[in-house]
Amino acid sequence: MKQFSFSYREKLHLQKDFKKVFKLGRRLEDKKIKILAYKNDGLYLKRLGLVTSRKVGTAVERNRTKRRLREIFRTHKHLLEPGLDLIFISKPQTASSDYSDLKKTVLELLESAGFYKDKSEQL
RNA sequence: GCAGACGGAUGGCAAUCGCUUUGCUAUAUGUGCUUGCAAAGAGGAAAGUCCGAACUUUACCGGCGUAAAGAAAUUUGCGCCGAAAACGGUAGCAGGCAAUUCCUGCGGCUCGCGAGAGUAAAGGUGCGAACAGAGACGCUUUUGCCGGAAACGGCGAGAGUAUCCUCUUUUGAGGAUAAGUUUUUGCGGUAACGCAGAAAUUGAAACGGCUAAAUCCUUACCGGAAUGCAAGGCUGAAGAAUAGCCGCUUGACCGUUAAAAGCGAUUUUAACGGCAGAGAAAUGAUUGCGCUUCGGGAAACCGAAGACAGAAUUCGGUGUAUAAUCCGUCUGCUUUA
RNA sequence: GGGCCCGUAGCUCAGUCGGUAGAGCACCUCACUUUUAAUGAGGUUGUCGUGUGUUCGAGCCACACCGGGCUCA
Repeated sequence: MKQFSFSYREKLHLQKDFKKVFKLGRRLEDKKIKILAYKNDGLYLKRLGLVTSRKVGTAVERNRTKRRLREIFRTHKHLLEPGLDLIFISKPQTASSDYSDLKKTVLELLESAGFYKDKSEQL
């Protein structure tokens, strides 16, 4: 498997999966974004779901926000533990901040929650 | 040169890493929604959903044909069609289009010095606390002034204008001219209508005048109606859930050029080029280059900003938002030759 | 994506052929009471979401915008 790909199987798209993460997942929150995370032991894959309500902005702003968050997940998922289901919930501030700031806050949140692999495993 | 009118165009480029679809390829049932390569991948408004069509379905309406039932009237099924009903739409004339409330040309009125812009439009009845009037919707009640005992008769304003002249104390009366209105004649025009001419412009009036297809009725013309891809069709069979497949993208298609018809919208023919199809929903990130504007700087250069906005069955039209730049045609004024 | 509806006083709502915009609660003033509440009397409150148009006249009719909501698998 390629390191930076993002295929269909890595998307959350069933309501079943979303409900499980909403119910059982850990909540990490910042001014800019809210992250729900659930450790799914049955799977090796790390999967991502996106929630972007109309409060975030117009269709253009919502699409751009989702694409940026997907990009962050794609380029940094190799750092994460396997079997992790994530949901990124956007806020109005998410759309107004630029890509590098957004990347920084997302990675800091995930690191503080301890979802990174051990350094020995990374190698 | 300044000011303005109308119309049109553009809405950066490349590389790398990813994403979606399609084609080819590899592997051969392993997280196969896989591997590799190639091609294509948001707009002028994709938007609002204001119109119109394609396409879909029907316990809808009507007509025709046919089959069955019945003695018959008729009923039911199937097929085809949309002349009539119902319902809806349109309203200056002529044309264009698959179709329209769209587009083109022409005509009326208003605005503008002008290029141009805006706007309305068949007939009838008629609510009414706007107008004037003492009184308003036509007589059911009440009701002005003058004459009269009464019956009854008469009267102002409001629909007949403006200017000038004459007469009259005033009210008012008469005349002329102009405009409008009505009728009518001739000419032009397919027509809407225009141009020119003639005659009338009086009487009566509480039965005043004004006022509705962007709320009523009628007429003429057009369209069967309803339904909107969440329409609709199929597969599958309980670890089924927001399932999968089809519909689903090449068609009344779009663009450029040329020829022909036409004032034009547009049509016909030929050549070339182009055309996304997602589904928790594909266009992003990084870097470099380039353009415009602003700030700093002597310069090299450095920094910042660059609109409105995202396909969801498809297409046509309309009006709404839009940084910056460019182009064309035309009008008025000024200057110079 | 399609279809539909609503914006009227501080709040909840009426306003049905176009003719001076109303109700309840709230609020204000006065009376009663030592005071408050309750009660009684009186009163105020509106660019009818915004704009343009049709009309002699628009909350109502038409169109365009703005905001909010419902519904269809």
